[in-house]
Amino acid sequence: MGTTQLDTVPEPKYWHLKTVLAEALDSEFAVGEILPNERELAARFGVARATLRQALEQLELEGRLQRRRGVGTTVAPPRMGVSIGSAKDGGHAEDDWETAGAETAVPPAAVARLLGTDADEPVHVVRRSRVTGGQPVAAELLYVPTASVPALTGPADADAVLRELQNLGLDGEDQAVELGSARADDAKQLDRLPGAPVLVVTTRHFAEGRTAAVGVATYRADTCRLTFGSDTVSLSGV
Amino acid sequence: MGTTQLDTVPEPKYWHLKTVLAEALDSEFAVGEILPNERELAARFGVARATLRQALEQLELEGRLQRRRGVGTTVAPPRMGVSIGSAKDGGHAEDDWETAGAETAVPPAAVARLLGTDADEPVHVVRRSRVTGGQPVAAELLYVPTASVPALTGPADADAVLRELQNLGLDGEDQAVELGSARADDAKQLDRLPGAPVLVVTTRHFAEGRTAAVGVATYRADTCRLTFGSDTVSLSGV
DNA sequence: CAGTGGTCTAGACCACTAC
DNA sequence: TAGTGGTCTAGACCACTGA
Repeated sequence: MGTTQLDTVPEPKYWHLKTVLAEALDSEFAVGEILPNERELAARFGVARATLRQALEQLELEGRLQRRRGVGTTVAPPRMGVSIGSAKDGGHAEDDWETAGAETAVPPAAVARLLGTDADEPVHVVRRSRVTGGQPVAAELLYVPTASVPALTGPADADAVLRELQNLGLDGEDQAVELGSARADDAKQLDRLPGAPVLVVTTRHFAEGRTAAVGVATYRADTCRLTFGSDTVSLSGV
Repeated sequence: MGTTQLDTVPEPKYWHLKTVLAEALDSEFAVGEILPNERELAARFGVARATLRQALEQLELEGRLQRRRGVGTTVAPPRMGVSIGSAKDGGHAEDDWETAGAETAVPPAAVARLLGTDADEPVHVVRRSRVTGGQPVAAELLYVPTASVPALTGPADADAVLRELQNLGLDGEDQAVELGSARADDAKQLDRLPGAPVLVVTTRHFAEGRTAAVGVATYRADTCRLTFGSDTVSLSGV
């Protein structure tokens, strides 16, 4: 009897819950709609709140939900595509970066290594913020060694650093993407709690064969899909 | 009284814990070393196990730790850089992809949309697995519409599909990266539990101005740093 | 088999938002 | 101030690994 019974390894409750919720989101809820609160959902499914939260966390990680303390859990719109591989062919229509200040500071060790500067050597640090569709999607720190912009002596404002960098004639760039969690300052810029999952994009800007600057941009992982290559417009509507 | 008291928002315990642990990892542990078990660590820090786990989860997400059921928690090596922007200039030395089978199936709706096929139209699906440094880093599903490889009638084996695709003369490609969680089948290929965080790379392969194939590759987010652009060798040693 | 991390419970209190 | 999600506790049991 029943050798066919797969007896499938007992699927964790939260995993099954997630599947059920995901289907409900597809069929019964509209984007932006508010879900019942966690205590009620947990009761309705007959699980502890912590278990329900485990399912919600995964759905939020996948960009299906958005949770805000004091407000509630809402159905998230599809992720927006943000272009990363900066226009290597032709100018991009508009850059939605906003510079948010500059200072002179010692970069993290990993950045210093990429720049080829000494571990304790201060560099220009420009903080920028990227806004797309009215929402903050990324916070970036651009590290520029003083050697790259010799015209600037001492502390300089953000615009001056960026201008000098452009004058340098950047040859190309190099990028890496990895998963991280938002530091407190980035989290505030992104309107998220500290520790929120982010996609960290590290860009090396080259000029004359050397690394002229390094940018470390943290993108909201819940709301963004990073696009590389040809100018990919958002696919949501197609 | 005491308006000056900033009264700094009480930092969550798990957040503080994470910081403390991260520093300990840097100074007191070697890569591969096994940490004390969760119950002991929790006791040592005077917190509940769930709180300790919250800190460990974040550190694992950041690629600092690796946890294996039945074994323990170990200090993870630095993430390995895996090249994504496939050699558009010149052949890449070696492709560490291994094909793992093929079938004919109806793709997910999102993929069908990219391919421009009907929602219920079956296509060739090639499953590949990428191994780097002896470890599985990615599981990919390559979707190839039958229209792209007219020479193949009916079900075909993986190699035949890939060969025909090459003969097509691919023009270029287009990529997007987003955060996801591993499905059960991918998880098994990646030697992780279902739900593990992954970086999903969606590649559109072009031929003659059309989308000839779409690849959906899931990379282990804990162990991988995806690199784009120039052939970036692993930076770990530099 | 003992020991590990993974899941789950049933509570409690806190920080935040919006009315 | 009422209601939300975020944090935290102190337990319990399960699934898996390796000796």
